[in-house]
Amino acid sequence: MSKGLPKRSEDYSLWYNELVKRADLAENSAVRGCMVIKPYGYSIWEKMQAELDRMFKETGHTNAYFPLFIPKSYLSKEASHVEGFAKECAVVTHYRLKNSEDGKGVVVDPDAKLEEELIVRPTSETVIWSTYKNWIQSYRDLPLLVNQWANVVRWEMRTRLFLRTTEFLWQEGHTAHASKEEAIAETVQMMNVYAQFAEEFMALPVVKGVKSENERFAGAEDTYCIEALMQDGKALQAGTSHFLGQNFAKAFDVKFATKEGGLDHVWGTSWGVSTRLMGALIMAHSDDNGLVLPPKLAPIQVVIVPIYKGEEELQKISEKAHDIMKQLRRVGITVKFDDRDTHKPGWKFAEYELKGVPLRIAMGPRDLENNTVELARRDTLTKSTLSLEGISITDYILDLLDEIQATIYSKALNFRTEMTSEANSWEEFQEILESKGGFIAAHWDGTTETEEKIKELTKATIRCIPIDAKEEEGACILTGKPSNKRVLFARAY
RNA sequence: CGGGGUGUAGCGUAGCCCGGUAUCGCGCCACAUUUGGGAUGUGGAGGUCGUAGGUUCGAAUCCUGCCACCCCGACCA
Repeated sequence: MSKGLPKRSEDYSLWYNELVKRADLAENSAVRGCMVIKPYGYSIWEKMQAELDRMFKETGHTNAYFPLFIPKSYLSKEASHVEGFAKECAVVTHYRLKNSEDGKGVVVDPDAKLEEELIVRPTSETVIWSTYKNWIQSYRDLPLLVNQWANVVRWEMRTRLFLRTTEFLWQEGHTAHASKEEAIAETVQMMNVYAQFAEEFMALPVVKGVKSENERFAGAEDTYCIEALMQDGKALQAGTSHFLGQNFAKAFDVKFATKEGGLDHVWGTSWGVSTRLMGALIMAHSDDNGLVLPPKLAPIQVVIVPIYKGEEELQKISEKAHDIMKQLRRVGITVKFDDRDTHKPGWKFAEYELKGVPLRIAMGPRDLENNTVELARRDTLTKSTLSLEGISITDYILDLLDEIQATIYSKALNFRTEMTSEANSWEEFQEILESKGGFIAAHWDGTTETEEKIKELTKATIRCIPIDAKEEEGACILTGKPSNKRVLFARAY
């Protein structure tokens, strides 16, 4: 293994790919486009899941599980939904294999053809709404607030670890409501939950917004989203929340008796975040030394590395390390004491930097003598000596972890602020896109034609119409037609 | 799915043009000396050369199919 990681400045995507592999997050599998999420990477995902799951439950949702397979006919019930997903569905046509004639392997048994072919879910709206039809009769059954943690398959042309894989893990919330207003409120609420999660836990500042018609989910009336900016100046959609109107209710005939005695179709929402968040986390904070993880999602928050000569010294250091470890664990900090004698301290330092452990404590004979430890922060790569004389190490480290979390966030926020520009002419727009990248707030005439033309000319797309966009008279950067607010453009993942 | 590139030990590679049984580094194993930023020495193990076929006395090397990965496009969370 060569030591250094590729530099971000030299080859950003190579840096990303190498980092994912070297930090033991994931690797490619035998199946094209599918990845193996390795234990260390999966631990981070589990932390994300745990927090999101808690937030979903706090907002009244419960988990359920719907099947992986969907009858092919279901997909076509909602017109724009088919159009959006048909091109990337894996299809199950047979249910049995048999030994091949030449005895060398197995072949699909032609006699085992399915009457109706099944698709592997690219998303679950169709199965779920066909089920909801049976669950909902009256306004008393509403709202129905369900989430599921699942894997889905979308047969993508080009894949990248975490950012776009053929199979990915996600959560999909599917809710049904008695009124349009309530459904919209739910959609907005979940966007806010995602934004809060991104900012508080991933230390990732996001822009909340609404998608243009062009970028909207297949089958939705409106798609709300959170958009983040990566270090190479490209945007990444980190989560989406859809107001489905009555589209799926109509497609699957889900009606309810209203309080007033009428019969009406229910109003739906769906919302999801996926293992793509892992990609966002990596690309937003990490550096040329490796991963930088915010303490709130780090599988190991603190690592203790002993520095010693001989068994006796290790004994003494271990004793103290175990004592510190016990104290830290008592207040909920995840600590690892790496007393392996198979690697030298310097090797371990580099290793934990690669893996993004937020805080490293080194303890050697000098520290024992002086009652100190050496602290090294991953986010700033700074080292300091901490005297343990008369302080509470748990308080100190809890505070420090909070500070690291805050520092990582503000660094990302500063970067985004710097990388967000306004463009007031077509020339300026192109110039910023080429020289700097990042988000560009610009006026747009609101038409799909203009949006597509801009995409064709510059590869930049409308990431969102920010929720907090100010009313402001202006002229579309491409057509010069009137516009009343700026939208956010960027080249995106 | 189109265009380009790559595939040789766990990882990174040389060899391929010009065919003769595979080079080097890291890692791994053993022992010794080491341990406050990826230790050093000595000895050792490890290879269906992506895969299937073809040409040839002989293929990592030439030809064909397939698979995977990377880059650039079209598509997308």
